[in-house]
Amino acid sequence: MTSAPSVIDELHRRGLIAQSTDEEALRAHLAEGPVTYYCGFDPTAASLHVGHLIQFMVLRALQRAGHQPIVLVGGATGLIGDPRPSSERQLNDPAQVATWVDGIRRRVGPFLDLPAADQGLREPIYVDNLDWTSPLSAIDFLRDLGKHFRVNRMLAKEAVSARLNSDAGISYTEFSYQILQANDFRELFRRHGCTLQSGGSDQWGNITAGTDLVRRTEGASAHALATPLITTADGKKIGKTEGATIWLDPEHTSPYAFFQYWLNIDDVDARAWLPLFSERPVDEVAALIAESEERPASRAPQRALAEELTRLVHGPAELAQAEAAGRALFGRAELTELDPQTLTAALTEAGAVEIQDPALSVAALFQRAGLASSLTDARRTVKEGGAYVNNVRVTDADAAPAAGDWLTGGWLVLRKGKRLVAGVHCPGAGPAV
RNA sequence: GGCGGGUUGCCCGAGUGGCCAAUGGGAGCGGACUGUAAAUCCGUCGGCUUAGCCUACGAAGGUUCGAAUCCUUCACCCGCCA
Repeated sequence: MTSAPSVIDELHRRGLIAQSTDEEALRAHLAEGPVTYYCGFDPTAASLHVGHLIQFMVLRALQRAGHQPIVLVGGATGLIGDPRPSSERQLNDPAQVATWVDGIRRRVGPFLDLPAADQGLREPIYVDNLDWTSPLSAIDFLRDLGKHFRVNRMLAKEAVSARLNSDAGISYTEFSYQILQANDFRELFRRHGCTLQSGGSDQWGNITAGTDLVRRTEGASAHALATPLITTADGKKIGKTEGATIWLDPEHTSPYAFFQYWLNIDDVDARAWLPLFSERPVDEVAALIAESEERPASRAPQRALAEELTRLVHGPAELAQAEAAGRALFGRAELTELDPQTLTAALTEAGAVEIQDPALSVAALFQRAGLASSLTDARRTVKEGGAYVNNVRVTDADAAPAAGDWLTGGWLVLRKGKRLVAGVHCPGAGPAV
């Protein structure tokens, strides 16, 4: 069967498919008409992070092709914990997990609701697996679900076997996780006719447990798509650099920090990731990569990623703010020449603290502004020559900034190293606006 | 339930009575070089009112002039046996 370019082709082209179940069958299935598909997210923290973004790229691509997305938040599975290869997870408090479920649910909106509204696509269906997992009794679980699972096969799952061979071992709780996820797929098949699940390739065992369960108990064929695990050139997980996770929620990672993260990724990663995350046409993506190879300093892919993803996650207004802040703080212009509004906006975006006492030492200011974890840390930075006030290197950590250092409106620009900038605002200090 | 092994700083991992805020590696951070990259080299890497002091080696007690190191109890993890 020959047909118009399939969404599968697009996903392949962008490198979003690491593995799938019978691809020909899946192509045919997608060509027949709208397919209901789902991807699940477990609430293991208050916010999703950059590592989750790739799942939304897949969800969006399928949505654009006219299919029906379901977003599952794992209110139940989040209470159990998907086994990691390394060690047992700590159980989270149910009330805590419930608030995380809400938070995540709210954040997902912009990725899928907006295009649905703007482009007449199918709006996502939101579900929480707590709804059907909570009522399951132990008897139901063991008779209706457990009977369909072979322990031999469950043991073969990568994370499980890694744990069996480790000192950490694995609890029965985590061992059972895959059964719950398989049940989610079957439940969504029953409730919504869902026949496709996407997820990270680390989820492959869990996903196929679901396709197997649907086939076995419903006599229907279900499909699976897995995205590749994205790592940096030196093998780390995406979004985990800079000593902190880059979250999608602006409460946890400001749009400015989010923008800066993408702007600062290294050339190799930027070129590799651009196709995955950019929804630009193929030739534009290729051109940006070519430009980066000719003139690495242009950081064309980094800029494109920063722009597109900040817009996607935080919206156009926040993108404009983040860009302007970066220009103001890293531009060549003298800080004193910046107009007060730009300066205020930039520092607010970069992260600013309010203080009352203009006589605080530089070390104290660095700590208050979050650029140092302690006074000792701040003093260390000064000693190492990495602390700057208004772009001038500081030599005495225990002295307060000179009265003349305060910029218009009572602002001070603190910088640690080359990239980390924060503002200090002390009303009354410095020339009035 | 019994026996044995284990729990050290962000991670891995040395250390079996004083020279231990604790070897080494990794990560992180700063500097130089650059492009707000990478690689490399150098430095740093518990806290404080910083020539000193305080807190730390799973938890709580104890022995000792002195404990991460010895003893007791507890918690957790791993293995074997029941």
